[in-house]
Amino acid sequence: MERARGLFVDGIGAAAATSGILNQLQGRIYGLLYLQPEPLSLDEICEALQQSKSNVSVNVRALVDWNLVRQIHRAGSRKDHYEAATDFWRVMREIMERRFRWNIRQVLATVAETERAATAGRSKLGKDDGAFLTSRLEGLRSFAQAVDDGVEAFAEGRPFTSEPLQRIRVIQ
Amino acid sequence: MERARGLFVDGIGAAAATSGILNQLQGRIYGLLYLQPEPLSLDEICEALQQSKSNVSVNVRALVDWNLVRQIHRAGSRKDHYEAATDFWRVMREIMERRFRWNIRQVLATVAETERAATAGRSKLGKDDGAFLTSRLEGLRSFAQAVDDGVEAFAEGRPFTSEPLQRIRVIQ
DNA sequence: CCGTACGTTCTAATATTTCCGAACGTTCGG
DNA sequence: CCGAACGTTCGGAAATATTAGAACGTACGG
Repeated sequence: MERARGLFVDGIGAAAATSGILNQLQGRIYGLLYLQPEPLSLDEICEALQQSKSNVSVNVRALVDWNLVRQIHRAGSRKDHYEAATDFWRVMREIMERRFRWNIRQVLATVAETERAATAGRSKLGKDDGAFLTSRLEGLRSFAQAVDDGVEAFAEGRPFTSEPLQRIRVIQ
Repeated sequence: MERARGLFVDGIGAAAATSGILNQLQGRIYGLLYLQPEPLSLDEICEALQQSKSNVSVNVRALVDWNLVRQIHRAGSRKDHYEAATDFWRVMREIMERRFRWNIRQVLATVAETERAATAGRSKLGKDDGAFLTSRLEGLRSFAQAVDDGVEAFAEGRPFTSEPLQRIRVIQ
C-alpha cells in the first residue's frame, strides 16, 4: 500500500516539476494529501516527505494560494491541517486566469508599448520598415487577443474553437 | 526605432521567462527575429543581444525545435540564417501536444501505475482505505482524461467546452 | 500572565540552470 | 588537399532556485 502511495507521490511530483506551474515538492505534497482521507498536519507532511518544516511551510502556502490545498482548523489542536482540494475545474480556472491569461496580457502590453514607441519614433524609420513593423505587431496582437478571448470564454463555460486562431495570418 | 525593437525584445523575453516553456533568452531571440524583415545570422543575433555564440546556438536550436524559428540557407553564404515563424496556430498546437498533453499523460500514467500497485497490495489494505484510494484515483483519472480529450479536440479544430470538466466530482 | 507548541522568516548550504570561452569537427572556396 | 569560416560541444564560472536549521513572533492552555 505505502508502495502505491509512494509511486503516486513521486509520479505527481515529476509531473509537477515539468508543469511550469508547480515545483516537484509542491507536486509531492499535493500527491500525498490527495490520497489521504483525513487532513495532515505540517509535521506529518514533513515526516512523510522527509523535508524540513520551513521548506514544507512555504510550499504548502503556494499550494493554498493556487486553491490546490485547503487549510483546516481542527478543534482541540493548535496545529494547522491541510487537505487536497478536489475541485479540479476550479483549480484549472485559477491557472488559466492567473498564469495563462496573465502571460498573454504581458504579450499584449509589450505589443502596445512597442507600438507607442514606434509611433513616437516614426520619423527615424524608413517607410517600409515602419509598415513592416506595424503589421508584425498587429499580427501578434490579434493572435494574442484571440487567445485571451478564447480562454476567457472557455473559463466561463462557453465553447472555445480554434477557428479564429487558425484564421490569423501574419505578413511575411 | 531601435528603442521600439528593444522594448519588444525585452518584453517578449520577460513573458517567455514566466511562460514555463521558453526561457528569457529564447524569448528575446524570438522577439528580435520577429521584428526583422530579413533572416539574421547567428553572429548578428549574438551582437544584437550581447550573448555568446554558444549560448545563442543552443537556444536558437530550442526555438527551431518548437517550430518558432526556421533555419534559412542563403545562397552565397556559409552562415545559417534564422527567421521567426509566424504561424502562431501551428506553434500553439505544437505546445499543446508536446508540453500540455504530454504533462497530462504523465498524470494518467502515474494514476495507472498507482492503481496497479494498489490492486497488487490490496490485501494489506483496510477495505475503507482501499475504496477511498480507488475512488480518488478514478476521480483524477477521469478529469485528466477529459482534459486530454478536450485538448485533442481543440487542436483538431473541434470546439472545446468546459462542461465535461465541470461535471467531474471527486469523492470527499 | 507564563511557558510551550506552533508556523514563519532569515541566513547559509546545496543543487540546478544559465552562460561564456576554448577546443573541436565539418564544410566549402581556393 | 589546405585553410579559414562556421556551428557545436565541453568544462567550468556565475546566477538562480531549492532546501535545512536556527531565530523569531504569536497564541493558546494552564
